[in-house]
Amino acid sequence: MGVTKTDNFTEKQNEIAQLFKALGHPARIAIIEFLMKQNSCICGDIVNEIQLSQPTISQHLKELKQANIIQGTIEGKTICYCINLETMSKIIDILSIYGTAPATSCCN
Amino acid sequence: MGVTKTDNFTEKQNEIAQLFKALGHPARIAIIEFLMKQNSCICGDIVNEIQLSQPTISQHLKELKQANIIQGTIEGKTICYCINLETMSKIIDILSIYGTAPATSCCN
DNA sequence: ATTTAATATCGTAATATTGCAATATGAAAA
DNA sequence: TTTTCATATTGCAATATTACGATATTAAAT
Repeated sequence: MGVTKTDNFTEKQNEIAQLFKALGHPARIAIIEFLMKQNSCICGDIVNEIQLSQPTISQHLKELKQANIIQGTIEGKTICYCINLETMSKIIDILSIYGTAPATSCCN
Repeated sequence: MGVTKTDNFTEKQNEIAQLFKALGHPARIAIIEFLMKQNSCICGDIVNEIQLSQPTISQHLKELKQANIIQGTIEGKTICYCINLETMSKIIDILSIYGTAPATSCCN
């Protein structure tokens, strides 16, 4: 029903899914890649870089912020967005566990 | 509009986003965790394990299969699903790059 | 105090996702 | 070959997401 039955799952499962969901849009991947490219994160120019309207970018930034994947620092008129490396390594840790082969498997 | 403007992004960005999107649902995380737990992947029992209907589980399995995150082997009447470790390490590789700190950053 | 510039929020339309009942399919068992 | 069991597909209702124009907010600059 478009409704996710979060009650059926553990808090951790929901949390992990939320993180991946936040990464599950090309615009947000593009934003992260852009933030990576800038060695100092001159922000806002994201709108110029990515071919989407300002409100749309703002919405995507909000989602990344809510997932704690990026963080924003107000610098006068502009806002400086950066990747939150702590969250990133958290995701990597989770995936590393999933990427570990079980002893035996029927698909080998 | 619920429509993703895939044309604005590179093929790679779209591909990466698709992978994360597939992981972005707690039921699919639960499925992966279940497949991990079984050292031999006795499948189908996923329906018994997770409190969702058989068609719903089947749908989630399909999405994981399409993203190449799991693979299924037909074994007579049943189907054996396993995690595709190749895809998993591919995702980890991608994330590792994103998780690398830039030289300087405004949020330090 | 006004203006300007950067970003956020609101409202809304279009499309996507989630979930399930009903039904189909396909293979082994009887 | 009929039944049975495991899984897939279809159709549909409810909700979520994506996108953007219009508008609000906020802080520096004038």
